[in-house]
Amino acid sequence: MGTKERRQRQFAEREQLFLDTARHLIEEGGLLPLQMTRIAEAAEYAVGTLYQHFASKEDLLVALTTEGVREHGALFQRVRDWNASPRDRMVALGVADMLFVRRHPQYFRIAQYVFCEVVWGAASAQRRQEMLEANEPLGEIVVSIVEEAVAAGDLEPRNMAPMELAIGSWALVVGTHNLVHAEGVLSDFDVREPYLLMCQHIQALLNGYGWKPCADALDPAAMRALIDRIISEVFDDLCPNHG
Amino acid sequence: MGTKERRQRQFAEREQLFLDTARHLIEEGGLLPLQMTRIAEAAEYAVGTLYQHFASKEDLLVALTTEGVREHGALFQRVRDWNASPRDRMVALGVADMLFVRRHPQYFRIAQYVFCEVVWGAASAQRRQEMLEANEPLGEIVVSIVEEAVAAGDLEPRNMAPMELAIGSWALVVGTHNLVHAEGVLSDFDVREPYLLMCQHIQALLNGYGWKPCADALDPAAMRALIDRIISEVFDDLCPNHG
DNA sequence: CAAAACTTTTGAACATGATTCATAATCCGC
DNA sequence: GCGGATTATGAATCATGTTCAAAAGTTTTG
Repeated sequence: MGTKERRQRQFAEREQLFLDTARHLIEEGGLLPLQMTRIAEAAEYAVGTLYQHFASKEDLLVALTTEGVREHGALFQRVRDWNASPRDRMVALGVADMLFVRRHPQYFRIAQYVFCEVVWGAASAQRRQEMLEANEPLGEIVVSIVEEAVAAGDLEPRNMAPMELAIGSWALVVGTHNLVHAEGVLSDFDVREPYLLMCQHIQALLNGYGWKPCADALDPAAMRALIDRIISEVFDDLCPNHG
Repeated sequence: MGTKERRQRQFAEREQLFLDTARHLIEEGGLLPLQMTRIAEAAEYAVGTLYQHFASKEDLLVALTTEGVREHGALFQRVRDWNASPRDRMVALGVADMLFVRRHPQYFRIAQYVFCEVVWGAASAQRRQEMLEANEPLGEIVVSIVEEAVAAGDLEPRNMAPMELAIGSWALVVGTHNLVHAEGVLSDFDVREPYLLMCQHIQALLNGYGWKPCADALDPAAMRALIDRIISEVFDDLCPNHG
């Protein structure tokens, strides 16, 4: 009796179709004019069918973001498995973010919206749970790199838990995404390459913890060279156009 | 003929009343159930009157956030005028944020929402402009402290513009607010005092730039001592209960 | 194979809440 | 106090998210 399984598979496929359709519509016209009716239409189903998958519009947006988190997590896993110093891998996490944004320019906008109480609170408990679970591995990877640095003697944690150290770079990255996407705020100051800058700040932060080997955080050329190395060794397939 | 001026003044007063009322309602019940009708009711005016002040609900939210930015800016000005080393003043900016959040626990939630494309794009151009203008002094204060550090020889900027250096701590602060408010994300990891941690990360970042005098970023006791000093010297009146 | 029982899909109807605008009230100069 | 200008009002309108009774489709049964 494979009927049930086929049904389930088709149901999952349709859910994917809805998510892909929604993502398309957002890429076309942004989040502002996104309507449930439009998503259903574009996917060639009735609204009612859409609502068999998602308890609400917010629910759909959370699901969409969760997919993004998983893809983001896949990049983080490459970094975890990369054969390099913990320190270089910390920077590589920043590079992963940079590339992820390049591939999905809308992602952090949607994520920012989704994590607002107004949206988050209107999603179903299950979707929220799934999001939190999808997020966990990311945190764990950062912590594991910090722990390796401690084990290797590169970093003396003193009173700080690994997670507490990890939160520094995490906040730096999240904050940079926010500033980049807050239209008009950074542009007033003419910051040309915010993500290069972000990587330099990560280096500075690691230096500040006394994380060895110390790097020159204020040297953009060195930073660029490291980023290029990371891209070619870890993310080569994702960057067809890097020289 | 002071009639016109009186009218304008009364209009401005009523606008303030609406904003205060909205803030109250949000403090009571959060952003989710906020309705224009309720704001008007609570302020004892008709909805139509409310709409003479704000082009849309989003417009009102932007205005509300702009007020917060101004108050936030007032704290930053105290820090700018504080007679202490540039380095301590950088940390004091973090403390200002910490206190601001304590006074307005809802503020950053609303701000996060307001800066989302969905809300930002639905506000009037004028309100957006006002917000950006209110934001400018904050950036300028950070930059001015960086510049003073450079002038005093505490910091060697090399290739970096002051703003580029300032953006590091700014991103760190913004990111911390985000993580703190993203329900469930940090709580998984049991971070007890995120803003103490934030100040430590700011110290680490400044160390990493080679910003003198170097501080011990990993010593929470030293951090607490500095925070206490900052509070008593700069924000004493805002903290009735600090020991 | 046809009918019954069950499942899924549909989209018009509904509900909510933001926004408008015709009307009523108020104000101002004379 | 009067007439015209300005402002306030809130019921009506509109836009969208959401529901649910009916239709269509599928599986089981005799």
